Amino acid sequence: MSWTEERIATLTRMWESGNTASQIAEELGGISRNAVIGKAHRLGLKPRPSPVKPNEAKAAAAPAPTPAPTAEAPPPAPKPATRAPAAKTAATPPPAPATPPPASKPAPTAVERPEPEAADDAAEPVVAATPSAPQLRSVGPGGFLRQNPGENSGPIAPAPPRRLVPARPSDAIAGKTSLLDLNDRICKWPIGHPGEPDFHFCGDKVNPGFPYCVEHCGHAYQAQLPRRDRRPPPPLPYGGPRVR
DNA sequence: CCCTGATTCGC
DNA sequence: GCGAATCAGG
Repeated sequence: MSWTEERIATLTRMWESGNTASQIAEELGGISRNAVIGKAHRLGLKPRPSPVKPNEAKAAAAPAPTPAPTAEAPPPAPKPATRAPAAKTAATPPPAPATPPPASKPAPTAVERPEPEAADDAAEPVVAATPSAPQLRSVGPGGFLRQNPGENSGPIAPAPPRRLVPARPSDAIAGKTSLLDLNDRICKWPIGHPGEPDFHFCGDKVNPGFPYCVEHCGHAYQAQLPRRDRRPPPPLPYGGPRVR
């Protein structure tokens, strides 16, 4: 396999989109994860969150592990230089994707505790003043601002107190299962989206032991496909693959 | 163990 | 330039 323009483009796009080297290698096919990483580095598109830290404690305290240097510095242990013959990877014919339409619905967030506790607190939302001191910082490839050495983002300002307002069922959900109607026996599968006037819940009798009815259990619980059979769900930004 | 990216180095 | 082997952290 050679790095054609198109394969490099795919590599670059997927790499910058956050795909892992394994995923990219799998997508390109007939190539290893190492090849992807190697190529990515040669292309100069390194900056990825690496699980391995470059050990920052070395620059500051270098002399610590260094004993008094003897007149004759013993050379570091040489490398074995013995390389086992590369075992030819079993030929992997391109597996048929066989990816049916992505009919998977995201599991709805469990909505519990329908407590319309309308605390009448008059607490004003206290917004923590964030003094923004101008600082020099470099800009990363993704446009993010790098932290300066030793800099800490500081504590995240606590969420301002929210005033709880009793849900006022709109006319659109008259007769429908609203948040207030939820209990252990009825299906909590959301119909529509929160914020929409007709947002409500399924309300059927639950599949015993589950928060949803039998039908919606079928949506909520699906067999996890092996990693290699999954398609990367996030649609690629950066223009993505040509859809035309 | 699995995963990840980084690096090395023979080719 | 390429990528397997190896390393090292999570």
